[in-house]
Amino acid sequence: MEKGEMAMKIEDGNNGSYSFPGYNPNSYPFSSVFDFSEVEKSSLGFMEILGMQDFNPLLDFPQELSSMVVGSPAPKDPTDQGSVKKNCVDEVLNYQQQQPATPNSSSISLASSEGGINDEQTKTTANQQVEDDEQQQNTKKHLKPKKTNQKKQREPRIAFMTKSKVDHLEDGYRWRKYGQKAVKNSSFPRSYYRCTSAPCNVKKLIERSFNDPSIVVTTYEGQHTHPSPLVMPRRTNLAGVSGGAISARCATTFASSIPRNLYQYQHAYHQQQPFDLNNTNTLSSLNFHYNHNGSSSISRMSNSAFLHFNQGTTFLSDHGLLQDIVPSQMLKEEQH
DNA sequence: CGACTTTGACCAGCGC
DNA sequence: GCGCTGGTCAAAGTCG
Repeated sequence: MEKGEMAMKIEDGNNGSYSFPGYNPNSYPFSSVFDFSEVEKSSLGFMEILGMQDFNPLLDFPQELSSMVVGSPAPKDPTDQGSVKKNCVDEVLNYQQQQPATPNSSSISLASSEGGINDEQTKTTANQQVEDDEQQQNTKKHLKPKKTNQKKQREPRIAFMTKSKVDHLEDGYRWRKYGQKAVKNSSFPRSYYRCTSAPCNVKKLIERSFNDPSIVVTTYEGQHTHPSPLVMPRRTNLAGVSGGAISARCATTFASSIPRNLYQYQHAYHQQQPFDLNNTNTLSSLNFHYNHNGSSSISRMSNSAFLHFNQGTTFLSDHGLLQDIVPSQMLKEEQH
């Protein structure tokens, strides 16, 4: 496992998803996981290091680079950046609409991914009465009936693989663990977290790689509907995490905010020179993978979009974002 | 005492 | 229909 690398995955909300190519607990293929062990030693959180303070994932996602994350195919005409843009956006939209990719699809609503939830919330009074009765009857079972005729629709998911000693990485949001399950073919359990903010429906799953326990796979589902409280963990077992680990928000925002932070970085370190998102040199510096096979993955993923930062890419050598993230010592080791 | 974790049980979806 | 698995619930326990 190389240091200074990060892997990421995007999944749609309807079992159609975008996995890490070939991800499988039994055959872990990645040599690309961001190593946060150094970051964790820092007093700064990952978001602070990245300069992501108030970034709304997905919504703020630059269209040009959203395609990079999702893995849009190359345009027929490389000079037609407009079509590139459209294709890329369309693909993102298709994912979020949880529909089969159609080249010309263009409408989207983030709320659409919550349709199932809304439907569930708009039960008829009669149904509610029935359910209340059932609840009373099932007092001992203490479980709410969740029957719906509609297939449960899921929020889009984004997964990250991070090399970290701690499972739950601090990201500025507050999470409450609500479950833990043993994972098949893995000796490590999967933990389920939910954002503690009342109206916020964001969840995240945390599990460790079967082959490399040092790698934490964090999957985010949904979008925060509130600003980051930026609170420190109360518990001592999270204190180590707060020592600068990344996490939830990191991962939540990282996928969609990489381009933005590239932009910010360029501004900060390159004398405010505009960062040309269409600059092919810059784009080519990202080793991008798009796997339509998705033979194996987390949570029944069929397709995959995978953003992969490699060491030694022009991205890094050009003092890109990763250099800002990866400790200089690590980079020195790279050069040797 | 509030916030959070742990844990076993339950439910729903899926494949066979 | 059955069994497996992922996901969720909520009581009990823990911690500051």
